[in-house]
Amino acid sequence: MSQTKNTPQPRPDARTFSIGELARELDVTTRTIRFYEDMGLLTPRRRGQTRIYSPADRVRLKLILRGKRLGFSLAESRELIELYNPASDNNRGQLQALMDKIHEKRAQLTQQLHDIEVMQLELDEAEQRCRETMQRITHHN
Amino acid sequence: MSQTKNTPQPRPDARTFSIGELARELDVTTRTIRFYEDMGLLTPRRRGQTRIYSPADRVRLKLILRGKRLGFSLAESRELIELYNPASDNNRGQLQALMDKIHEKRAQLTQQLHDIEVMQLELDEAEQRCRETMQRITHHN
DNA sequence: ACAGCACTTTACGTTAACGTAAACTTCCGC
DNA sequence: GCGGAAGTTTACGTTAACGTAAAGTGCTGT
Repeated sequence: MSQTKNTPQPRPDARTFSIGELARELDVTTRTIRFYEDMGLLTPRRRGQTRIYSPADRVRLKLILRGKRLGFSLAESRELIELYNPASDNNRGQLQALMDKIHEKRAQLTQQLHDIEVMQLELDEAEQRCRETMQRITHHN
Repeated sequence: MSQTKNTPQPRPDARTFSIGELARELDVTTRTIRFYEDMGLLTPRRRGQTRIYSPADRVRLKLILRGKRLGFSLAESRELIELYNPASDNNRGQLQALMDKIHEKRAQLTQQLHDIEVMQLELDEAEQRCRETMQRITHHN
């Protein structure tokens, strides 16, 4: 048996993170991470007072930050996380509500996708005009 | 001459909008539009006290709202608008600064594009799991 | 034993982006 | 000439998402 020995890492996912580590890696302040916890978006384990973050906690934090990059509020990011963790409420209407939210979010993403494409085209034009102006300046007739 | 007569619309772009019209069409409040003006993002003509919006003003407003949908701050939207209206400052370093901002914005958009794609995949997975659960419930063995 | 560093809680401060209310003016139809 | 709708200014209020400061805890190297 290759992995049955008493290795320092019984399971490959046993790794944990301090709040400072996560803050540096993901480029946020510790204040921000604690704030997200206050808002109920994170619930790390504790060793005494100190927070211990699991890889899953780290993933949740990354989800929040990705939402932030897309302009989502924390409430919206919370919804997205709940979509990912179906909370095991196997009720019927709940599932339909889930589906509705999924489609709603998808519609929003589609809109953003379109907005981005248009904006990219406009940036292309702006860059083009910019280049032309530089040309006209460098070797002005 | 076909268009030299004193028609009600001398030029095809002579149309104007009231603040209320724009608010209804673009689904914002008049307060919001006035706020954007206070922030220097809009400068409509005036007839007396009353604001008169040109088609160009309307475009600017739509640009702001699109930026908002992408999570941009008003300051960022202002920058984007300035990129589109090069302000005719034909200086050299200014042009390079413009190019830099363009590339910066493009990088940001690229990041958002990537975020959206990943998030769409996750929504697909979530929907799939949701469907399966509904299956298991409707005709439970 | 003690400095130093990372962590903790508590609490008040700040900024952006509006909302909301009050108190006008202007125009339009009747 | 008057009520209502749509416009205006001024000003204070609100919410989200943290920033910042104060004061304390806990380990770690020397």
